[in-house]
Amino acid sequence: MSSSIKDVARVAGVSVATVSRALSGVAAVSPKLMARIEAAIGETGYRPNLSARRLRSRHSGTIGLILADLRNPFFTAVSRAVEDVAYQHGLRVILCNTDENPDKEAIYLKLMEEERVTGVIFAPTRQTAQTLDQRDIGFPLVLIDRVSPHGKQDAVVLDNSAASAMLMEHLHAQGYRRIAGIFGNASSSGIERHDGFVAAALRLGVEIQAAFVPPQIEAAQTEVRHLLERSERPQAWVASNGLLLMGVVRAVRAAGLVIPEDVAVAGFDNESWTELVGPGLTVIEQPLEAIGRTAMSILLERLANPALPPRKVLLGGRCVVRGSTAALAPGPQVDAQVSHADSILHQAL
Amino acid sequence: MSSSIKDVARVAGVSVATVSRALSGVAAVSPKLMARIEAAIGETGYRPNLSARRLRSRHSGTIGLILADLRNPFFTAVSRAVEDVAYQHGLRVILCNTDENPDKEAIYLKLMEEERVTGVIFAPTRQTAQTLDQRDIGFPLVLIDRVSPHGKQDAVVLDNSAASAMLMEHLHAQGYRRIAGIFGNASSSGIERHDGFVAAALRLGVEIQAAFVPPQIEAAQTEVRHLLERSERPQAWVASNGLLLMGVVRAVRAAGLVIPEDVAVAGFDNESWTELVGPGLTVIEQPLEAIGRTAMSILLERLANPALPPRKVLLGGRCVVRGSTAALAPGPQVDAQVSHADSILHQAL
DNA sequence: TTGAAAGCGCTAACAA
DNA sequence: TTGTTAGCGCTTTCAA
Repeated sequence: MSSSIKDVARVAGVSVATVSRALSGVAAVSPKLMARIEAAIGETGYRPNLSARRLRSRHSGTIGLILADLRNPFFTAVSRAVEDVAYQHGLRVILCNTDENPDKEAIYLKLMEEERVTGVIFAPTRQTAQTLDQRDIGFPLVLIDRVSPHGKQDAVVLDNSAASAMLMEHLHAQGYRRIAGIFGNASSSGIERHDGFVAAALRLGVEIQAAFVPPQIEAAQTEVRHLLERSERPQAWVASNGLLLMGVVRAVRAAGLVIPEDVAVAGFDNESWTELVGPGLTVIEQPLEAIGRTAMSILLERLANPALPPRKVLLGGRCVVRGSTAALAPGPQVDAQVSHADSILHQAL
Repeated sequence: MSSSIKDVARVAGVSVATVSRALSGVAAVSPKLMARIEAAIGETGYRPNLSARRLRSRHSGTIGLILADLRNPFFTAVSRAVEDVAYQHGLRVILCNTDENPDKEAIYLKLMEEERVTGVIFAPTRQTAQTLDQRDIGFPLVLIDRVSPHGKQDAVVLDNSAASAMLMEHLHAQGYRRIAGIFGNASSSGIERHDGFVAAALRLGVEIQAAFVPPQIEAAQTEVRHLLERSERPQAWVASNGLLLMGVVRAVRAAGLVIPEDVAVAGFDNESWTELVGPGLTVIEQPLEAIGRTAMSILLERLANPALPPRKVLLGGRCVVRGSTAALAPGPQVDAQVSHADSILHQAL
């Protein structure tokens, strides 16, 4: 049985109110009593009971962070930034992993209400995002990586259409004119990246092919394999996130194709492994840290001022060019040395 | 202001006790009242207050999961398994990320006491693990991936020395006789893997070189670069986890060496990217799912029976052989096709 | 600066 | 089967 504030009070010979004050520092306590209380805490091994504290004080000091897939480095990076900022503001974080599963999302959203969290940062599936605008939720909510259809929720996302355009322009400049894209079907990001891809292709006169798949390596791999079997081989593949990118690489390799000689490959998310595959993969790098920190800022501002209109913040990515998108023959072949080095295209916004 | 059980009781025209019973299902409630209560819950938008429930019922229904680094796929995989089992038993999980930082470990351990968690699964740094045996902790604790010096805590880990031996035997069989190893210095696993590496080398008459580094890509990369500059080049490198393995690959590539022609590479953790790098990397695959599930089982058994003596469970890994450890000349060169396929050596325990 | 006392929302005796 | 009541551990008036 763990000891309570009562035990501390008894041992220190003071009232529980004084102990409470000593602990919270909200009101002055005389040095003499302070010392006795500290001694008593040591003696009893007292630990405050957070449930009691939260119940009585009516604020949880906790925010919820509901993410789609912790195996995705994007979300781990964001969670680190969020936890950092939260910690600096004396807030706890409850971290939840939905596996892109709307049922789990519903469960966690309900849990957040029951925990009486102060606010939530959430990367919803498209399905749940749909419902968010017309639902009334018991806490301030900031979306991350994904948006709701009518933009009625605060949100922080990559500037997806600009990023897609960057990628398409780069491929076009390298001489590619027949490009296939594979996009995640679970999130608004996948859609936005697809739309930017299509728009840029139209503008540049590039012939495209696009497929939507669940956000899993295997799904991308299978889809790419099928497309490679069925149709004329595209000159380049684009994948809308790190998971799909890995699936593309696997399928391309399994088909015995060499990157970039047989086919170019590019995608989203500058994960560590992308530089190690073949001549390195050309990718869009997202400002992970900034996304997390911005989401927390928006949430804190919303808490301070609930009347604020909803805000959608777009953060620019950058295009990290590597050997996987070397210039297409008959242009000059990029030599191994140069193609290995990372050259950076900054987004022209 | 959210509504309480009192509001529901008032609207339904029953006592709070009846509402409580209806919610918990612990005692029978007449269908008529049940219906009225359900209607009242809908009408009021009632959500139970978990803080109040935990305070009163004196059990949190929550376990803590304190992990060293969520960027490491090992820990994400384990967390998924743990959450799975926990959920099946109606337990919530608080997930905490220590960044291999003893200060954060102390903070989270304290937090677990304040949350009055039912139990904790913990992957401690070596530094914290040292203190665990002589500390008395307010909850049942199961260690994972890392052990305490005197084995006074329940623990679930890979059979590290057997795994190291497998790796060394494989390299030896492929003809390698001068091998360098790089090991994480933060955890007991790094130590155990080092010790197994050294023991096997001695037994097999292999010349070795070993270094300990912090568990970061950059640390491994730097260390390998220095070793490559300073001394006679080893024929093979071994890395004690996925992070260090990536650092080794980076450094080897930066030195202009080709795997496996110039140097063989092998390591721990069968992460998705390892099959995509060059001819694929030979790795020890840990039974991630089993580690997580076993940890939860041990914890549940400990909760059911606190008097049980501490148990240390070793789970066997398997060696996934890929092209990065092709047989050393003058033996026959493994051709590309064969070296790509994953052949599996099952651990002979 | 300190203490007494009320009560946060809930569960669990106990009584009816 | 239902209601009454006490109280989990804490914070926060209010008075002294």
